[in-house]
Amino acid sequence: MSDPARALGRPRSADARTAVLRAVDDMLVEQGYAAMTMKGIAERAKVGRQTVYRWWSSKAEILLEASAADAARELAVPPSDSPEADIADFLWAVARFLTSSDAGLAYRALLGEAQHDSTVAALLRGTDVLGTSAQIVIRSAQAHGILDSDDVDALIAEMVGPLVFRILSEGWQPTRAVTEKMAHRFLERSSS
Amino acid sequence: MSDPARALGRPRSADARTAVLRAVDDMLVEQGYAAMTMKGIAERAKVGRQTVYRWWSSKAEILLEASAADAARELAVPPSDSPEADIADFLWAVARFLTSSDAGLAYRALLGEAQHDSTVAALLRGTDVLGTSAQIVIRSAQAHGILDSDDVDALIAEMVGPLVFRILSEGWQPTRAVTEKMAHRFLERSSS
Amino acid sequence: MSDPARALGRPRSADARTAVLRAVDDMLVEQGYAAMTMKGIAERAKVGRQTVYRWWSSKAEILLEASAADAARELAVPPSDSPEADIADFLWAVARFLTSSDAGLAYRALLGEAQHDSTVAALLRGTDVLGTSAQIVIRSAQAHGILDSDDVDALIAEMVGPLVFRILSEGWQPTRAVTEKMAHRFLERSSS
Amino acid sequence: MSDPARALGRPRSADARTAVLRAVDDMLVEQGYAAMTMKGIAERAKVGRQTVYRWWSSKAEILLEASAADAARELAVPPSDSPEADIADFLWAVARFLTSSDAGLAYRALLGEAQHDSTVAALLRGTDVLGTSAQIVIRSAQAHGILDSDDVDALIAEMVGPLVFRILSEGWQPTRAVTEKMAHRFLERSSS
DNA sequence: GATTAATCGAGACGGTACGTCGCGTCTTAGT
DNA sequence: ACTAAGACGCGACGTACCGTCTCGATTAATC
Repeated sequence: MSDPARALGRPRSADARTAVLRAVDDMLVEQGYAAMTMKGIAERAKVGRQTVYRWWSSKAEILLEASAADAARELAVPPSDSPEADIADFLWAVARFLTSSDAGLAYRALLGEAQHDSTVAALLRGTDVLGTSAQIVIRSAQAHGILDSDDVDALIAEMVGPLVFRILSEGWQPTRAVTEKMAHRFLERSSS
Repeated sequence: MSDPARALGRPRSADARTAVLRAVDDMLVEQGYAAMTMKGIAERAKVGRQTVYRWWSSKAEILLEASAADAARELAVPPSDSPEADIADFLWAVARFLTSSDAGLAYRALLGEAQHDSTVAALLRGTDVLGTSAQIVIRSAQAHGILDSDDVDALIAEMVGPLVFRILSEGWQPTRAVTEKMAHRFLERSSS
Repeated sequence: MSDPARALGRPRSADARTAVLRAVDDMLVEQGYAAMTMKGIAERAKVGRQTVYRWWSSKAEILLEASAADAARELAVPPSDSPEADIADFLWAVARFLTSSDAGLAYRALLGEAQHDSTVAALLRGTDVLGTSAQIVIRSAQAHGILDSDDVDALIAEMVGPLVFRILSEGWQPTRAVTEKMAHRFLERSSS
Repeated sequence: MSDPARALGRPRSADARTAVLRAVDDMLVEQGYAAMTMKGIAERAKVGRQTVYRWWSSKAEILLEASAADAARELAVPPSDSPEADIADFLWAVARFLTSSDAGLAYRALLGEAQHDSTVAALLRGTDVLGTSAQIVIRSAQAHGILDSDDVDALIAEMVGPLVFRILSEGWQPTRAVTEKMAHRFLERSSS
């Protein structure tokens, strides 16, 4: 008796999938987002071009799949009993993510593409790795009863918006001290 | 006696320049940033391809020149004697700019491109239209002595960061009421 | 007790074979030789791709198997007691075969391919359907003692060469009257 | 005052044209007709792919242009005062052309393609190099008043048909003696 | 007025990526 | 062992755009 959901034909090759994801990861760092091409990815991964197109419809999609897990890991901060410390840690994680990490490089490229490509925008909203991580931090702070609002999205924006804005628009490289100050100012205003 | 700075040969055609800028303006709205090509711009403007390359080195450069003036105009808010009203007006102007205006569409496309293209990043930093407009608002509020900090860049980020962040990452469409609330919360925290 | 010559495993499916031959026959008429593909044949015949490759090594081979029997039938003329009538009948059969019949379409495609593909050339020489039919006609005429030569291949060429040449190189559509005249002229020269 | 027929823009490059024709010539001999690709031709000629497509729509078209002049030269026999010798010379030229010459290789490939591709058939009929050369020979014989028919096409077919048929369908390699005999038999029948 | 020089539109040039298609092979489960 | 299904690596297809080049024509300033 067989699995009824089992598709006919040769099953998808796990090797090909990982080779593509690894290739995209490497190429993003080595040559940047704009220079990456579907053709180049296929050749680098030693995979047929059709195979890439079969499973992903754009380089944005591949890049998201290749970096989402790394991004989530880099943005996960272990909770302590001090909400301010947690927030400062998180902001610092975001700063390093966006300015120094490969996964963050991918995130910025995708967020950029999303500004003029609604396909990528939808894709990114479906896997909002920064928002998801921020939610955890905000909810933890709420659990401590120190926030004066229950609009989570608005609180997230007030927490990370100033930081992210400066990085995206100025190419800012914040220091740990600055992110701590940002955490402090955020709580100063938002504490009940 | 002639102008020593006057170049020999046929002078640059003002017609060609405006035709290109107009074409870029129109095409951005009609087909979007990604679908715009140097070839397409030249054909739309009924201009030789070389003429475009002679005066601009990329579509980002043309787009910036085509939209910077509009952007500055749309983000200029007439100062009143109420700093909070000015800030609310400015945030509302930013919201409409980013979500509804053609010039804002161009700005978002350029800001997006800047995330993975350092040439565009440099270009954009040289004509930071949003930052410049925000500075005026912040300095005006400082003149009223109601801000507790003199780090203008940080204040700008705290003022517009949350708004811009939500628009860029969620595709948010804020209402006037929300931007007023944002202005209020910004001043609440930052007032001395 | 089993047949010792019987191979192990599932035997070749006669259904699959006929489905492929029928598909090739149909597709040749519907879409032409060049547009026929191994992939298309398999799909049309609702047969696995591997199954096609297992039994035939090229579309030329399938086409030959699919059309050889038809070709032989179409080119077989019932002998009468008049050699000239037999030859005229044969030339007329050849003309209809090459210009109007599906099997003739296949023959022309294969003969064409043979000009730049030695594999097809060898294949075609192994099943020279036109030559074989012509031989019968020539030998019959020889039996009547009316030919001045015993070089069968040369006689075949003199009989059908002019007709075939005009069809292949001009796309000629001969009439019955013309083939009769050709038969007459052939015998005029070659009679002893 | 300028040539009114002069096209705008950069004129066609003669270098590119000859490079393509030379490449096709070489590749036909080195790798054969089937293995030749538009991509390969462009690369071999060190020419852009678009340039090839701009001036020719298929490899058949290029091949015809590349070989037509050679073919005409190889099939032109200097007329003597003996029609039989002229015809024998011509048949021998055809035999060498079809079995040994590069241009003949091209002709056979094109004639083959024409059997299943009406585009090529039309192309070939527009530049019927073999027919044109044969016409000259036949007309010369007619001028000597030794032919019993004035249907030039039919006479051409009777003259070259048997020879061409055997070469195309058997891969025959005739000797000079055989072509002389063919010339003799042709005149024996067709002389008035 | 003739010359000079840089511009103009037009379009061909050598490249290269696009997304699709067919090749012939392979790897499944099922017969 | 064979079947249908379908993924695999490969590579050509014809198109689009890249940025450069080469034309004739145009437009001022200089001679």
